Amino acid sequence: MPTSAPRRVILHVDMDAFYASVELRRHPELAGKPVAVGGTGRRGVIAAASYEARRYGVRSAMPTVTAQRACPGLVLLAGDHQHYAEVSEQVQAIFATITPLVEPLALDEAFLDVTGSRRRAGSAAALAAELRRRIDAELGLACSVGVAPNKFLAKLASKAAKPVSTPTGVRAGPGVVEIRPGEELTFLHPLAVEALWGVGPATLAKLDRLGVRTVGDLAALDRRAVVAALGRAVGDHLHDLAWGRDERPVEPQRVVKSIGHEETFATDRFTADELRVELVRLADGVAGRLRGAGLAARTLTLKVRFAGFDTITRSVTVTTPVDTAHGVVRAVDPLLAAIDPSPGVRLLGVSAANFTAPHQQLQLGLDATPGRAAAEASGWHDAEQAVDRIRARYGSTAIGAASALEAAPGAAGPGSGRARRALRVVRRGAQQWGPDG
DNA sequence: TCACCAGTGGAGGGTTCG
DNA sequence: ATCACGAACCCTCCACTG
Repeated sequence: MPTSAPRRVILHVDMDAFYASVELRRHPELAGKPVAVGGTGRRGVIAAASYEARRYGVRSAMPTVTAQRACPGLVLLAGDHQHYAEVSEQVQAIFATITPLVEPLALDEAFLDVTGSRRRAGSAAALAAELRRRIDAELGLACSVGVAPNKFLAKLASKAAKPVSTPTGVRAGPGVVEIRPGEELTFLHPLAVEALWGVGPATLAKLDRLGVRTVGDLAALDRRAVVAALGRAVGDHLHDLAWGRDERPVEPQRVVKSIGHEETFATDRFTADELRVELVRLADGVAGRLRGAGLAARTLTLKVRFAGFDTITRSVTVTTPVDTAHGVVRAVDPLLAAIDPSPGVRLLGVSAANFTAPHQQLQLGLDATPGRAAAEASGWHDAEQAVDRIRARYGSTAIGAASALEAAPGAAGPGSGRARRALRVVRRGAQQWGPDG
């Protein structure tokens, strides 16, 4: 017998100016000053701005130089991701006392499915208010909470709950906003269509051509017209959202699908040799994270942004999954070699995807000489794992074996003299501290 | 033999979000 | 003049398979 699912109650909790608030908490002398966290270099951008800084128009993703021009007294901090992650875990711990159904979206926000966990506090809005009170009392941080029957409406509600910063001052928000069943469309349809989660500049331009300005305009369109303009997946999805429909569940354990590093250089690079040095460094970082996660990747992607801001990606899929810097570099090196860096390269990135389960690693010897390829890969894996242990013990700068090994083109399998010497060094390290280091 | 079709996986580009 | 970084997802084209 079919039973209808209970009406869900979803919270979206969004910390207010999270990084900036955490900095203000540990630097009380900055209270009342405009504070921003972000890249301090010439090409940096703002990651978070205090409400005081927002009065001057400082916003996240704004180039740092622009922010400093808009707000001459801006206190700019480099940021301490490690610390923010720790504070984030403390926030998550409070969430966990309410429900196990927590889906973090970022360090500073999460969805909570509280459908089955409202008994203590009574109403969902009361639960949300209690949550805010606890985060303030226990951690000294402010947040805004949206309550709604689904994720996307809860996110809109938390936005409506936020403080508002204007040139004349900061006005406190309601803190908690609830969209009750039956009120969805009253709340939704007057909003500008770009309020919808998934409408960015490109989609907005397409909708504008259809004469769509508000969410209500979009809802009034025939679904087929929306799909024709935006494509199947996006069109259907946005038309559903415009009617307040969003059945996506709160997913506590989302699986990682890609791991990558990219970097914008302080000054552009113009030669393949310069880029290769950066490539090895980025690959080393990616491979270290792969091993840390117990993953190996089959698809490797190289990303290049030229001085003119054109961006290209080139990818390869290899038969033997890789989790070493050597393996990553070997895969993407030909892609890099095919690119002409002479116009100037401002950004280089490497990412890994198409993961295989850990137990499948190193068994897929499908190359021409399977045994040898697997053995080689295994050698690099052991060597770099030993590097991981050295770094875990002495810090990430303690050893740069991967870069040193890979610096020359065409180098240096585990069989080469140079690699053998390096391997001896790291293997000694591994034996000394045992396999669990 | 040809045309068509559905499904899959890879490659490359693009969009959006925080 | 200036425009990060990391990740997810989408679209289109293409080759291959049956």
